[in-house]
This record gives sequence, structure tokens and C-alpha cells, in this order.
Amino acid sequence: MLGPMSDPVIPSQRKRGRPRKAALPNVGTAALRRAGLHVRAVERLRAMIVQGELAPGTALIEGDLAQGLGLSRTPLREAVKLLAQEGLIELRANRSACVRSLDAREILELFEALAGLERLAAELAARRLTPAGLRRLEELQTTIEREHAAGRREAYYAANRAIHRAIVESAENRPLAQAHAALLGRAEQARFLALRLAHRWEESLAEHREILAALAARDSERAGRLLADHVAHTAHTVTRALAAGAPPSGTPTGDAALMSMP
Amino acid sequence: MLGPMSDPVIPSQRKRGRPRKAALPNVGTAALRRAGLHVRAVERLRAMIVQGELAPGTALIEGDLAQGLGLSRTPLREAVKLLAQEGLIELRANRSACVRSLDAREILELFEALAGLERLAAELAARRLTPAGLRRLEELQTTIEREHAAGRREAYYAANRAIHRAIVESAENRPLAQAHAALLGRAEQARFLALRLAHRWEESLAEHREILAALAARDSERAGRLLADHVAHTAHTVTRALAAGAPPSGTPTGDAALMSMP
DNA sequence: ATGGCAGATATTGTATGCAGTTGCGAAAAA
DNA sequence: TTTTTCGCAACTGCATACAATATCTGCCAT
Repeated sequence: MLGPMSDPVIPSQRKRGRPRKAALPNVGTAALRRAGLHVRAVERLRAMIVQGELAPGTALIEGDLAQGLGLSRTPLREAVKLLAQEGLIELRANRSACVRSLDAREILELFEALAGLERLAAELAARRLTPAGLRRLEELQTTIEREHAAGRREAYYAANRAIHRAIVESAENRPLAQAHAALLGRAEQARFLALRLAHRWEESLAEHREILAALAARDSERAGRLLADHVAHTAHTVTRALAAGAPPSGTPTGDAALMSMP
Repeated sequence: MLGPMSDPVIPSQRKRGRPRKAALPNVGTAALRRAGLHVRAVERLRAMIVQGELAPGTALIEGDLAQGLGLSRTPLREAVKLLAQEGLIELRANRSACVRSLDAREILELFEALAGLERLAAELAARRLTPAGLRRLEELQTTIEREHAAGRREAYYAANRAIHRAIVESAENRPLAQAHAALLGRAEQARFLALRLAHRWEESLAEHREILAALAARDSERAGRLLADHVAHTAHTVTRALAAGAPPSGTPTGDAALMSMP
């Protein structure tokens, strides 16, 4: 097993009460270095799932996964349950958990919810955005356009994620931001699946500019509507791309079929 | 410790490989009887926190809690982390987790987000509600009015919860419903704190009737707005009640101070 | 040949043990 | 009496051990 796993850190399990210092030389993103192992596992697994390294339908064998990540089953199980709550993993009682597969219906629902949340966030942000916040959004937009011009796909998507997140943060509402973050993981997974097929870069950039203009003008209603439309467009692109390269997906799609994309 | 714990089920730990059948005679809600222990722990703990049995600020000692619930620390830890993701519990590295305390700001944010989600849900529901679904909502409203007339507070709140949930479910959007459920836990906690002080029963009933009318008329925009306003009213009532019976709560409120209510 | 059953194996669910860290209290110094 | 420091007890975090359950394989009966 352990098929699509790219980085089998520490393949052999440490045996007993032995030095665990410097065990994972270079793991996660940044400051979560000294956070509990289960947090690192969550980050790592989420990245692997979202980026398709663990394809939808893949069974997650606790023992193998734990060994692959260089930790024991205890923190791994905690991570798996957290990701299940986030909707990235499906828990099956007394059976291996597995990466949830995305069918067209779920993707539509996901983006519909996301659009609603971002609309709400934009409306609030239009009222609460500080001049500094607005400047930051404009900087991010500049970054996006620069990366787009340079054709750097990964950086483009990262910046895109960042500006959406920044808008939501500008709403100054923690619970809203958390709900948004929870959905975003799954949406990113869907977007990643469709990523190679459809880009829509130019339209997306233009829409962003309009949204920023509405925010700057404090036009709450318009900012909300524009952002919701923007997300909806993305959803259409993603579902169309998936429909083109995958089974009709009226059925739950069962397994890794969705991954069979050029 | 274990202060406010009311029901120390199975006080003594089972020793080893012994019959665990019929261990917890009547635990949770319903069909989660045969689900993993951590699921039961989540349900149990959530109920205890929401209903104030575990006051905000209370330290959650894993060993004691596990013993109190009749299980070991492993599934308990999983439950605690799940509830932390839900925002009911605050995790402190290498220290006991504790029940998160609610300050006025957070309560406002919470209900603001909730209002936004329910508005979205109502708009979708107005478009998708089936005749059967509408009938069900009307039945729930009848139940609420009956319980109100009978003065049965608990039943009233349960039915109230049910109709809000039902509206959200009528939107036919799973991710949205999940996000809503996650926020609802904390909101219920806040409402419970203020419960004894302010009721607002009549206004609430009238608002419900208007919402149902808008849904029946398929007036998506109006249904959304009414529901959002309804939630906002509840938020005002809750925060006003808390402000009256608790410290100004400009500061994080530190501990169980909020519980000091008549 | 095919269907179903029995043993064997693999994998989850739960409990327990052990090491590291934190906080608290007691004792000593000012 | 007040303050500082050291030591101890408690608790968390992680790993592992053990029990329960599901899956798989091959054999036997039809």
C-alpha cells in the first residue's frame, strides 16, 4: 500500500524510548514546528489530499500512514478525525477511512456555500475594511497579476487563495472565517482536480478588479454580489472541466476514477 | 476536580478485557449507541458544555474526565480535539484544555455569522422547498406554539432548534448545513447562558410565522432577510442579557465569571 | 465449476505505560 | 514579612500493547 505517498519520512518505526530529537528535519509550513504531532499530521495530510497526492477513494491504513509520516497511530488518528470533520476524509466504522470522492453535485453545493459565505464576508468587509486593509488587498491583486503575467501557475493559485482569504479576514468575524476555511479545503481539492483543464485566468483577474473597486467604494451589496458571482463562475468552470474528463458522476463515483485526468 | 459533573457514569475504570456490553445503559441521543466511544464522548461533552454543566473556563483534566465518562484517555482526547475544532474547547499546548469562555464580541460575531448562513439557507430553501418540506416546517411551528402555550421551556427550545435546523436542511446543501451546525453549538451555549434572563417568546413566534409565510410564497429575498433579522434579534437579546448579569466583558472574561447568573 | 463456510490475516478501536513539561508549593534568602 | 529558587507532583503527549472486528484465502460440498 502507501501508493501515492511521495515522502516516506523515517520508514522504520523507532523502537522504544529512544532519541526522538531531530526526527522530522523539515516538515510543515512554518511555525507549527513545535506544535503537537497531530497538527503537523493534519497539515501534511490535508496538503496531500488537496493536491491529489492521495487520490479520492484511497484507503487510509492507519499503520502504514503513521509509519510513512514517522509517527505513531495515536496522533495520526486524531488528525484523521479532524480531517473527517472537515469533510476531506470519510470515516467508516471499523473499516479504513478513505479520501472522500467528489461528485458533481457535491462540488456544486460546496461552491454554492462558499459563494454565500464570501458574499457575506464581502458585505461585512465593505463596511469594516481599513485603508491599510484595502492597500493590502490591492497589493495581493498586484501580486496575482504579476504571477499571471509570469505564467507561474502555482504562485498564481497561492496568491489567489491569499486574496480570497484576506477578504474574508477583512470581515472581522472569526467564526465566519473558520467556516470559510473549513469549506475552502474541499473546494481547493475540487479546483485542483480541474486545474489542468481550465484556467479562466483573464476573466478571474478582471472580476477581482471589480470586487476591489466595490470594496473601495464601500458598496457592500455590490461587493457581495460580485464575489458570489465570481465564486459561482469558478464552480462552473470546475464542474465543466470535471464533467469533460470524468464519468457523468451521477453516481457517487466510487473511487479514484476522478483522478484519471490528462 | 470534576466539579460540575452531574453524572459520573461508571466511576471505576474497568480493569482488563472484561465484558463491556451494557456498560453505558442509556447514553446519548439515539442511534449512536454502537458508534465509537469518541463519538459518544463528543455528544456527551458538547451537551455538558452547551448546557453549562461545564462552565466556561473549566479545566478539562483528561484523566478525570475519562474516568467520569467511563472510558480511557485515548478516545477522550479525540473527542476533545473535535470539540476544539468546533470552538467549544480551547486547547493549550502541554496544559489542560478548557471550556472556552464567551465574551460579548465573540457572541456578536457568532450570531452575525449564523444570521448570514441562515439567510443564505432561507434564500435557497425558498427556491427548493417541497410541499412536504413546507408542511413539515408548519408542523414544527405548531409544535413550538403548543410548547410555548404549555410553558414548557426545554421543549420550546428543542422545537425552536429543530425548525431552524429544518430550514437549513431545506436548502439542500450539505456543506452549508455542516457549517451551520458547527456554529450552532456555540450559539446554543451563549443562548443557554442568557436563557434564564430573557425569553422574547412572543416576538420570536411572530417572526417565525412571517418567515414561513415568505418561504411559502417562494419569496427568497424576503425569507432570507427575515431570518437574518430574527437571528440578529436573538443575538441582541442574548448579549443584552449577558451584559446585564456579567462583567462588561471588554476583557476576555477570564473564567467562569459569566456563569454567575441567577 | 460455483457457492458458501472456516480458518487465518489484516486493521481498527481501546487501554495503558513512559517520558517530558508545567505549575505549584515549600523552603530559604533578603 | 516579602521575594526568590528549588523540588515535587500532576498532567499532557506520544507510543505501544491488547482485544474486537472485518476482510481475505482456500477448501469443501453441491
